[in-house]
Formats: sequence, C-alpha cells, structure tokens
Amino acid sequence: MATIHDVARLAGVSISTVSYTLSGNRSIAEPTRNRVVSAIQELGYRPNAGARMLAGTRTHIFALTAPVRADTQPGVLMSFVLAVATAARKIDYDVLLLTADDSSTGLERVTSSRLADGIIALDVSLDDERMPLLRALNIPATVIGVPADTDGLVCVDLDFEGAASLAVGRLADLGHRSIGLLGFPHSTYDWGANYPLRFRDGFQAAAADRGIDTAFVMPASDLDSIRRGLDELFAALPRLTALVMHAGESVQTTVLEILADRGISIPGDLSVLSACAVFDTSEFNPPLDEIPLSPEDSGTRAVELTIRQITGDRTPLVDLLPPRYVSRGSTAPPPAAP
Amino acid sequence: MATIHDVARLAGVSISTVSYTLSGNRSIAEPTRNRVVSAIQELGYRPNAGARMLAGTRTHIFALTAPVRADTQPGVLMSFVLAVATAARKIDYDVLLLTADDSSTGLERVTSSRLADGIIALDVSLDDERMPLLRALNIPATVIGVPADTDGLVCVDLDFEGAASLAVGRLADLGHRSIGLLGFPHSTYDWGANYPLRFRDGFQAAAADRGIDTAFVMPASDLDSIRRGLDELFAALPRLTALVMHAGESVQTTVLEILADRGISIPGDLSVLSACAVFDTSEFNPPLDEIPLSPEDSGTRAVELTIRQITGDRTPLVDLLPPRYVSRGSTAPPPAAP
DNA sequence: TTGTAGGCGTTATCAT
DNA sequence: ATGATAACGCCTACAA
Repeated sequence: MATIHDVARLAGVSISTVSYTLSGNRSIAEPTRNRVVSAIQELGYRPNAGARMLAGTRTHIFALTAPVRADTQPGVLMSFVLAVATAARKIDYDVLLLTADDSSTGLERVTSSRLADGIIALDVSLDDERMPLLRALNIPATVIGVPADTDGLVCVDLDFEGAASLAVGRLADLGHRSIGLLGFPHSTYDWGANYPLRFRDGFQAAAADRGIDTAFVMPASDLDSIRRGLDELFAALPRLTALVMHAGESVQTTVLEILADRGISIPGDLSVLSACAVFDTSEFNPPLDEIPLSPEDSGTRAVELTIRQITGDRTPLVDLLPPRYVSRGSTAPPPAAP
Repeated sequence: MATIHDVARLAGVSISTVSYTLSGNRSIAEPTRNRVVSAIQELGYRPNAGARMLAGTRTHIFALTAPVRADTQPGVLMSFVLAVATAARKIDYDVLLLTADDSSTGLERVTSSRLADGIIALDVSLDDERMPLLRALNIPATVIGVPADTDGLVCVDLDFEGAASLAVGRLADLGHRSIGLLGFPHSTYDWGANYPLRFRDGFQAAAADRGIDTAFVMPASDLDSIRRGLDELFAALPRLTALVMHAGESVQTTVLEILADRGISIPGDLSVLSACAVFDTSEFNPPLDEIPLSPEDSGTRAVELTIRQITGDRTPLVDLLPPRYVSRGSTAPPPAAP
C-alpha cells in the first residue's frame, strides 16, 4: 500500500507538500500540484485512515444512533439512515452505526476513543435517554427530532406544527369546513414519539383558529381497525369533506382501497391529503397531494449542523424545516351541499 | 483524555503491561492486572481508536454495504443491518455503513485506506456488481446471499431450497396432495434477487419428488392483485388444501384477511404456512407456522466468517444455514374429501 | 512556495 | 512476568 512518502518521492516533493495538496491548507504552485496529483493517481494512494485520525484533529467519521423500538417503522428509519450516510459522504465523512442495545454505551465509547467527530441521533423520543448523555458528553451532536427538553441541544426536524397548519390552510382555502385526521396507532402517541403529537396539536390549533370542525382517530394497522377508524370519522363529522392522513404507508393505501370500495371518489366526494410521509404517495391510487417529510433534507441539515459544531460554533439551536405542499390533484373544493 | 501512559503511571507499570492487559496477548500476574484494571477504571481510559488502527493490525471496523433497490423491503434490510451490527459489537467491532451510490467506490476506499478490516455485503443479487470487486480487492469479505458465481467468495444464507423442501415435506406428511405457493411480486423474480428463485425451484422440485400438485402465483402488493392471485391458485388446484406463502408482510396479512372474509378457516379448511419471513408471524391472525429467516443467524455467521478470514483462513465457502420449523397450529391434515 | 522535524497513542519486537 | 523502544503514516508548526 502506497504511503505519503512514496507519493512525495515519485512527485519529487516533500511529504508536507503532498499533505497540503490533499488538505488544501496552503497554496501550492500549479505545476507542483499537478505532479503530486498524478503521482497520487499513479500509485492509487489513499491516506491511511488510522494515521489521519491520530495525527489530525478529525476522524472524518460520524456516529449515528438509530434505536429500534417496537413500533418503529423500519422503512422510515432506514430512509433517514441512508439520507444521513449519503449527506455525510458528500463532505468526505463516513457513518458508523450504533444500534439500540449499544446506543448509550456506544456514544460514550466512540466519543472517548476519538472514533467519531460527532454524533447524529435519530428517532428521538420526547423523553429520550440519549439526550442527557449528549449534553454530558459535550461533543458535536445533532438530534433529528425534537425532545421535550431541547436545552443545550442542536435539533433539526420538519416543522410538524407548520405542516399541519399548512394542510388545514390549504383545505380551508378550498372551502372545507369539516376535516378528519387519521393518525398513527394509539400506541405511537403513548410511547413518546414527538412528531405525531406535534402534528396533531398543530392540526387542532390551526382548525380552531379558522373555526373548522375536526375529528381525530388513531387506528391500528389491520383492516378492521382502519374501517372502524373511517366509520368513526364519518360519524363524528356528518359533513366531512376532507381527510388528512398522518399514518404509515400500508394504512394509507388501505384507506384508499376502502374508500374506492365504498364508491367514494377523490377528490370529487372527498379531498384527501397525506401529511409528513416519507414514502412516495405519487404512486398511490389515486396519487395524493402531500406535505412530504424529506429524510434527505433532514439528513443534509443534520450533517451541516454537526460540521458547524465541529468547526467551532457550538450554539444550541432548534432548526425547524419549512413544510412544502405538493399538489397531485387529490384535493378540490368540497361538493355542493345536497 | 487519559492515555495509556497515564494508566501505566497510575498503576506503576510500563505501558506494554497495560497494552497486554487489555489485549490479553500475554499472561499478566493477577495483582498486576488488578492494579491496571482499577487504574483504567479510575481514569476512564479508552484506547485511542486512531492510534490502535495505526499501530495494530486491526481496525476493529467492518464495512457493511447495503444497497437499496426499487423493490427492496426496507424493513428486511434494516433487520439485517441491525443483526450484523449487533453481532459485530459482541466481538468489539463497529460497523461502517456504505450506501448504494457509494458502494463500489466505497469498498475500494475503506479497504485501501485501511479503515475496515473486512466487508460484509447485504442483499446480493445473482449478478451483483460488487462481487468482481470483492474478488479483486482480495480482503476478508462475506456475502449474505448467494450470487450466481460464488467462485472465490465466502457466502452465507439460509438454505432456501432446504426450507422449501421442509415446507413441502411437512405438508405432505400431513396428507396434503395439492399445495399452492404465493410468492413475491413478479418484478422481484425478474430483477435478480436470488432467494425467491431458490425457494420456488426447491418448492417445485420437492413437490415433484413426492408427486404433489402445485400452483404458483406472484401477486403485486395491492388488494386486487392478491385477491386475483388467490383466485388463480384455487382455480388451478381445485383440491387445494394447503398454502405456502413466501411474500412480504403486508401481503401475508392481507391474504389472511381475505381468507377470513371468505369464511375459509385455518387450519380446518386450509393449512397455511409462512416461509422465510423476517417479520413476526406469531402475531398474525391466526398465528402461522413458519420456517423463519433469521437475520440474527445470518448476521452472526457472517461476522464469524469474516473474522475467520481476518485471522488467516481464506478458504472460499458457501455456508447454507439449516431451516427450522416453528409450529403455531396453522397446519393440520386436509379436510376429508366431501 | 516549499522543506524539516516533532509528535499523535498504540502495538509488537526485542530484551531482561 | 515485565520493561524499553522502534515503528505505524500523517499533520502541522516552524524554518528557509
């Protein structure tokens, strides 16, 4: 395996010139740089990761903690993991995966062994055991999600309240006065996930603001529960003309199948919109308007914020990403009253 | 941050003694070891990862490549990722995640920068682009899955043919003579995933061996396709008394709901068994007999095989894990012919 | 603009 | 059973 010495020799320069060429930490004359670069390519040189970590101030590794709980949607978690990893690679960082049974210990371990420059935490609950640790460790860390106590933390997440408000606003502007919200299973709200609560509260607040009637159900994932959930909504709101779904993928497709079975047309009879979904609602039948939750956006921002801390700016921060509305024709003005 | 020198000083020994105490590479007198251990704890000492990588022969890191394709079941992938990470931690290894768009380059990168000691590759297709690279890189690597050409590779996977044969055998022994197989969507078979093919072929071979009639459908994931798939099976096999499912979770639950809707009782009218599922079929309604596909087993074995290569034994190998049968009361002898 | 040299914290090879 | 010490490969003041 070629070392920096081999490169230096072949290029006819000193090793520091090679090092600086790579890091860009000082200006190198064009001809010199060219000789170095071609020597590097000729030898297929790669800096030794261990040496870099030891001598340098950076390891170029992020630790990613991704706990898996009973009701974790694995697909959603995976999307965030990949988004973070992809964003990290763009700035020459790699991602080390810390799993649930290792998460608290692991944070301490990768930190004090100087394996990782910073930490990114996924799927944060309101009362997350990792948060005190993050505060105590006092190293660059970014949380994707918003725990109850954000004191001293750097957090990033979609603005769920804003998303709910945007959803209500769009439907209200179309003329809807009765909007149903179909949420996650009850257990998800109990357990301490924060985003379902933030969305629900934002939804109800925005609706109250505009004098709109709402009803809210939290069906389990099986067909029967979903049927009953819909029945409940229609019962609670006799004039229901719009439905907002903040739920898992299979639940949403099932809802669409049930509505189709019942001969309810979208958006003719009912406007439907999907809120804060990670999956692709454009392939649904019919394709749904949505306010997407983008793992890419959150991941990219988390990497940015972590780097910012690594490079010195340790100001705590809660960064809420603005929601955006994607139209696909599943909403329309409500049908004229009979 | 405490270094090995601090520990040595506090324990009143040389740094080599500390190092050997930690690595266990030579015997240390009991009293000495105790002094060292308490010094380590008192100082909260952690070996510097970079220094260890540089000086030692091991980095204690595995690279894990987990490509995400269009029809990847994210939950399944995540299970394997977690299983590998968990197994790795048990032998003091960490896992570095290589994402799809980085996978080929990434393998080269982590290898030649000496970031990882070995590679574990997930979700291998029959004709996987990473396989030639793995052969060329010539470093410890284990593939979870079985590509078309296993030459020079170390592979581990469930014995899908054996699993299919076991499924057919159990049902045949109960007296069933007509067995339907409900598989993955058609696209999955086309794309080059290997396990669905291996299962299907094993299924048909085992059935042929025993003179059993079979039919095979590959429904898409929506309700209609699944209904049609079941109809096809019942049409093709008028005396169908047993159903084997090798499909995604939502498809399997949907099948059970359809069967319940149609008043078909399990196992009274129809014996049903789930084959090679990663998810939990014990919570299904009714709970299903299954031949599980255990990510934990595959992950643990992959880690073992990778370590074996790291420690010198580079013999290529295809290790097929034996299937096991879990009874939950969803199979029974076929109903007496009317 | 480029070169020199000390040090990062371990591991492993010699000694003792 | 334990100690001393030379690598390991790179980064970064400090010199020139």
